[in-house]
Amino acid sequence: MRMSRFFLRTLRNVGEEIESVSHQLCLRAGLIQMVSSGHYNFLPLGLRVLRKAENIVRQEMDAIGSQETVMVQMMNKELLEESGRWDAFGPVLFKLRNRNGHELCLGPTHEEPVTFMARAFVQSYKDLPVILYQIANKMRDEPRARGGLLRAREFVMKDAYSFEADEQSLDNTYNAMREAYFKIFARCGIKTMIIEADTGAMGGKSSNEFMVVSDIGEDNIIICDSCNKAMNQEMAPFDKTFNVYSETSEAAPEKVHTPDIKTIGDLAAFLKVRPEQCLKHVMYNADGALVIAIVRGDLEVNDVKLTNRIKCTDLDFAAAEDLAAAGIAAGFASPIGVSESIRVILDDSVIMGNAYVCGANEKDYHMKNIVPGRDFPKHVEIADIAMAAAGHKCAKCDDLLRVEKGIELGHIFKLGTRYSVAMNANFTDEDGREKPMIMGCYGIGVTRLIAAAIEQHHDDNGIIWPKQIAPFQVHVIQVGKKNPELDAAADALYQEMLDAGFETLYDDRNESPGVKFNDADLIGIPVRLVVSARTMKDNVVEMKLRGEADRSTPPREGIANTVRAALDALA
RNA sequence: CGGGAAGUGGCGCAGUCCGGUUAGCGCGCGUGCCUUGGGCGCACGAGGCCGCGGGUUCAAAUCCCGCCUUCCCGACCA
Repeated sequence: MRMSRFFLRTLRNVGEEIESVSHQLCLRAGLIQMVSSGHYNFLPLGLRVLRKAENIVRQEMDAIGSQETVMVQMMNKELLEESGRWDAFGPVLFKLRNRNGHELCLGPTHEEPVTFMARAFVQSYKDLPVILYQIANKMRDEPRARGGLLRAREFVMKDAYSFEADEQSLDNTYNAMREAYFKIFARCGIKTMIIEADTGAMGGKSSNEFMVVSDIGEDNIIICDSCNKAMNQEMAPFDKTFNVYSETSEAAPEKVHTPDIKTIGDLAAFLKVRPEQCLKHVMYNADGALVIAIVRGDLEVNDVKLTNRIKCTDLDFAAAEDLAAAGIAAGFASPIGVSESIRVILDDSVIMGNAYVCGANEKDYHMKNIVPGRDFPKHVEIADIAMAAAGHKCAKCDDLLRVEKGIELGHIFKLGTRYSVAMNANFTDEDGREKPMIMGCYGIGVTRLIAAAIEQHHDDNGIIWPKQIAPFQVHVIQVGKKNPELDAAADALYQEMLDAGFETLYDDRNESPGVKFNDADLIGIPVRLVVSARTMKDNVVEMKLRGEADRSTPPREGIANTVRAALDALA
């Protein structure tokens, strides 16, 4: 591609408010253009990268026997109602109506359409297992788009779905997928780590996420180095036997005046006790019902664990009016005396201890000597609803946990029969009985992967593309005042690169060397070749690898082989 | 959803407090000359419903009200 004809304009600067490096470089290098918040046009240069990544994904999916499809982008309400997700997705769904007033949504993920396909065409165990996938746009009305391609409302995802006759078959597919994912990320030049994850809104059993460790990541990864194990903070268990305040007390509850003391920190300081001697109450609105979550004062409530425990779809903090109506004093809350109709979830850390400070359900008063087993109402439920954090103890060994931020690039689930049961996707087994298909689902954020690759591979001057997803392999630059002789030499080199099968970008513009070199660094193509009066005189070509500082001047003769060897040597 | 900040040629910004020349600057763009190993120089030029709507005023980019859009922070407070 001749740059003089290429639909590309690099930018010298972008707005100061654009913080993440990948976002800046995507814009400056002319990969993408924002149309509105969370929605991006892919420019020709960016599309080349996207296609590279997609093809790597496609090859590895095909290699394990997955079959590519393209599914509907617009899903009718009835389809999502079969699984219950029309409502469960909530505000994330982009909803619209057709001319008949029929309700539709833009696909945020495709379990329903793929199950629709499978139930129509899979009849017998002989048809199983089958893996279907697509590489397509996903539309989600994210509460807050950010970071350019890192979190967009419209993004490219590879989503694969497997249908199995039994658990063993699911395990086989799951393992094959996991291996395929390792290959995909490695081929894209991205270092990832696999962690254990929550299954979230998708439902299902076990799942793993593939994370890129990065400061701009939005997920917290809890890591135990001794166990060599990593988990998403959303579901990470931990050993709560530290900080237990186990001093027993036979004393009766005692009301204490705590004027305007609402936070655990203030309360502990005021009463000269430790935070872990206090109980932290967080009141939630779970699908319209008031729920009280209680954890030890030194811990935090984990929303995801709580959501899973109470099996709600929509969890939010309770409104002040709801608290007042239930007779709960905000800041001085207690489950004592509340209606049995209000669920109270007590973190299991609490019952390890004994006497606590708790709210009195009366403004400016707390209670001392509260022993949950003795004083709390009988309907409290005990569960793990606390958030693991750095410095907490590992659930399996004595080591302390640490935390890294991560970008989620891939997620694989063992779904089980959640969708097949809901949607009647059955098959006839060897024994002649009808059974629901067992499912797995496997996603990769392809556009996010591009952003993550840039986060991992750049310097002050621009992107340093891993060769497998680079938009071009070779960048030929003509340096020096244009003249017929130089033009001919540069054209010839360009043509030779094309003939040798290299995807080649050719800077034939009438620009100063500085402009060309800076654009080359910004765009980040692995091999740069310069043709100038100098190189012509010596009958050489100047070659520089984007990821290395040194240049070389191999002979002009046989340059295609030299370039091939250089590319082959790159990781 | 809450809290901040911002919308001015294609891009990045100043001007707005304190209303009053022809709305500036850098980059980019066009033409010509010049230059050609790290975002070159000179000259001339084109390009603006100052986010949208309403109001105040002799007069609004500037003041007031409403709306829209975008960015950042918080989503953990009981």
